Amino acid sequence: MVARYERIADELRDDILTGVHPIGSQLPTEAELAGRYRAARGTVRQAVAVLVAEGLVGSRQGARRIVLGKARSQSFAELHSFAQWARANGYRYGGQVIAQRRRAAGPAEAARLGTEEVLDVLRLRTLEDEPVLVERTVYAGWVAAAVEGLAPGCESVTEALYDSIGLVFAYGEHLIDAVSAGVRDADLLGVRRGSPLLRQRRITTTHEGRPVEWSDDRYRAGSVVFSIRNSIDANPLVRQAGDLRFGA
Amino acid sequence: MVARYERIADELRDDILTGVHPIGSQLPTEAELAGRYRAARGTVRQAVAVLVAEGLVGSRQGARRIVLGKARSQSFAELHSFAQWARANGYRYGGQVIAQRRRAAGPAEAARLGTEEVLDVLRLRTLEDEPVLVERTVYAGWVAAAVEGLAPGCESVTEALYDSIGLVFAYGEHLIDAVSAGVRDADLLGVRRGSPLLRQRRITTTHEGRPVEWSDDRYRAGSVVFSIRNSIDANPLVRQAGDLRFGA
DNA sequence: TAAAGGAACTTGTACAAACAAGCCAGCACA
DNA sequence: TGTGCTGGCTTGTTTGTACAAGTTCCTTTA
Repeated sequence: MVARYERIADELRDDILTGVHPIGSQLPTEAELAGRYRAARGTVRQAVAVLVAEGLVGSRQGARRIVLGKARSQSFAELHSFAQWARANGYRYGGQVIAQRRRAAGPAEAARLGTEEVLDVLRLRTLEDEPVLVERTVYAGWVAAAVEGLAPGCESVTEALYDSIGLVFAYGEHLIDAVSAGVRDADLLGVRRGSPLLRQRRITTTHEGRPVEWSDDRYRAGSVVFSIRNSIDANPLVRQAGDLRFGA
Repeated sequence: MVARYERIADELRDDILTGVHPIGSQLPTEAELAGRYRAARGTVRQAVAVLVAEGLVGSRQGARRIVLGKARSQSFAELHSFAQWARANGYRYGGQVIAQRRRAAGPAEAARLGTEEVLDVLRLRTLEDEPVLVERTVYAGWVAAAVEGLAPGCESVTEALYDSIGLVFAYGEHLIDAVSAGVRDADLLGVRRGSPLLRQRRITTTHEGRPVEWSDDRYRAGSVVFSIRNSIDANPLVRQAGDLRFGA
């Protein structure tokens, strides 16, 4: 059963995508939408709030709402799982475990993941048969056994872990910056040493806030772009100074 | 006048930050919060929704809400304006216009910014007296005059434009990837040619959805990191394949 | 002609009530 | 012991109402 406001949001999103409400135009008023969909104003507000959160629609008190952009929005699963993302977008993709071993967690890792033992996995991912991504993932001890049970050529770790132990990735925090390719990275990705890589470090947790994995993913420059929409009212993106305080 | 739900959200955020509600603990139920603050349940829900959107609190139907992380959240202005960000975080910062000229807009720019004439500005930004950022900004024709009126060493363009013509930046879309430094970039930032840079391309609009500027900002590797929190329910971050379709 | 004022409209905030849906612990039963 | 179910608890959805606050545009006035 899908909620009423979600169906209304879907219809509105579709109307924006198909040009019924072109970019720059005004959205119908809440009263008009409420009449059209036979719903209470509060329900319509919820639907529109979804689009505002997605950055598709701009809103401010007293003024009519305005269409800012067209639909995008990937699911969390699609962002989290390389395989699910690639499949949803119609790319040819693959993956291979290069190395894998258990070891004791360092103090920082123990604090971050909340376990004494961890599992290191180094994976290489391909898109359209080109190597594009080196994944260095550290799994918390309590999922290590399940990860080790996967086939080395397993395409979607996320889906496999859900099937085997019902694990659901629910929350993530991501740090994005640029680094130069080391010897190993360069060799795996087929680029020159020192060439630029887009790095995404992320930590993922379950619904209960229990950390599952910590990963350092490095994309070959030009292969992947991250995209975010934000506004005065909602700003998910944060800028931080790098590790080194210059001159300090 | 600050809204009731915002004050409640602020208090809850503060309680999380100060450890009254430690990470991993359960938040009080809506009914309890409603009683404590003498507010309706709906108002409390609005307050909690703010924290959920910020990624501080996890929420799912039937289960108690859980504290996921501590407060961060910069304002949109702080993300948009290098100067406001640096100042708020206590850094020494500076900026200098390197080059500036008017020219006719290309077809892509005309579509993106909605003007025939544009103003190119190349700026170099410093943090703690080190050059960290090369900004290549293209302003729409209707703000060109105001931008040209600014001092070459103007620290905050955002604030200056608000003071002079009341311009408010309200919405943005950001594309983040990694590129290698060209000759000019390398020279300005004091790094070797080909070394990695973190690139943030963004387009910013007013409340009315009118595009103001298009910018290509390149950070020296290691100087700045972008950070995003997301979840199954709210996912502002999107991954896109790069410009080149491999082998196509 | 231009500024000031105000009326109509639109979105934002707050409250109340009722039901739906999902979670979880504890109980009963095998 | 452990499995399955149930009932209470908590969050999610929807409706309705009232007022607050901001915008927009038209009218009035200097």
